[in-house]
Amino acid sequence: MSGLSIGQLAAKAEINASTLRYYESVGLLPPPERKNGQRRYDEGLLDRINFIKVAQQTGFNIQEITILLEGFVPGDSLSDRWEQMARQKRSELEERKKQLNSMIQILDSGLSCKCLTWSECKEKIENEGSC
Amino acid sequence: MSGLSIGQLAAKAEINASTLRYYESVGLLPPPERKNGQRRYDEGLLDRINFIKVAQQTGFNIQEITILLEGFVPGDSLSDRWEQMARQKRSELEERKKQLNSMIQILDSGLSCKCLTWSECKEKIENEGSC
DNA sequence: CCTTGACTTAAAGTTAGCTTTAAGTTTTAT
DNA sequence: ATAAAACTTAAAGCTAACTTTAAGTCAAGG
Repeated sequence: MSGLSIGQLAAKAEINASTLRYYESVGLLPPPERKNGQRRYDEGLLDRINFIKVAQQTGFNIQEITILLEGFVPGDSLSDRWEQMARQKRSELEERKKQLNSMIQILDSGLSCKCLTWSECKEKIENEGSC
Repeated sequence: MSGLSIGQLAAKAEINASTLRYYESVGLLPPPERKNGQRRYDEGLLDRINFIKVAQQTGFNIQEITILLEGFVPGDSLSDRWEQMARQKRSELEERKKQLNSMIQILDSGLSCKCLTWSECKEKIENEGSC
């Protein structure tokens, strides 16, 4: 047997088979070969699927991920919309990273500082490194 | 006039007035005083609202934010569920931070490396610091 | 041969987190 | 005094990203 069935790929990727069909329908995944009408996948797709997961977790929506993935088409140079999206997204992600750091410190401190407000806590963290 | 109307607070917080009502309905915001049936808010609430925004951006859902906010009730010590949530969330946020860093590097590199897969790119970044 | 389980499509249903609508009351500005 | 703007509630509507359902086809084991 050459290639994985949709169920087998889904199991390996730890997602629902119907999610795979959905991704195909919205263009996130290329239409695979068929054998007797049934989809056959190459195991290499796991990599793409995992990338999709990370992209989602870092704040890309499905439309943005389809653009992002254009960057992995061998031989193609990056499209204008790829570069534009990348520039915009980069600053969003930097902002999110800052927020993440503040939030981690707040969780770490267990609010031992007894600050009454978020801004008080945040400022202390920024000036004194912890709270 | 003492206190802000819902519209005024909404404007300052740059969110929809109906979002404020919604937050109240799900317990994210305390029921404010009323004047002739209309809500009157203290400007200090802005701080809480901004914290809610950051919490959302860093991956807390509304239920989790309500727990998180228990930490800002003056006089109360942290509840068990606060500490449990904090522990669990902390590791989630650390993971997200790593993903964020990889993703930022990928955007930065503009895929100049011409990696064909996400894992190839990620590995290169981890070993060589860039791609 | 027949049953069982995995596959197929198209369409409807689900959840979170709002947002809009409808129908009515209050406040504010002229 | 009155018209427009802002408020009230309850309920319906919206969007993204799936997930489930219905009705049917295909393939492997006993």
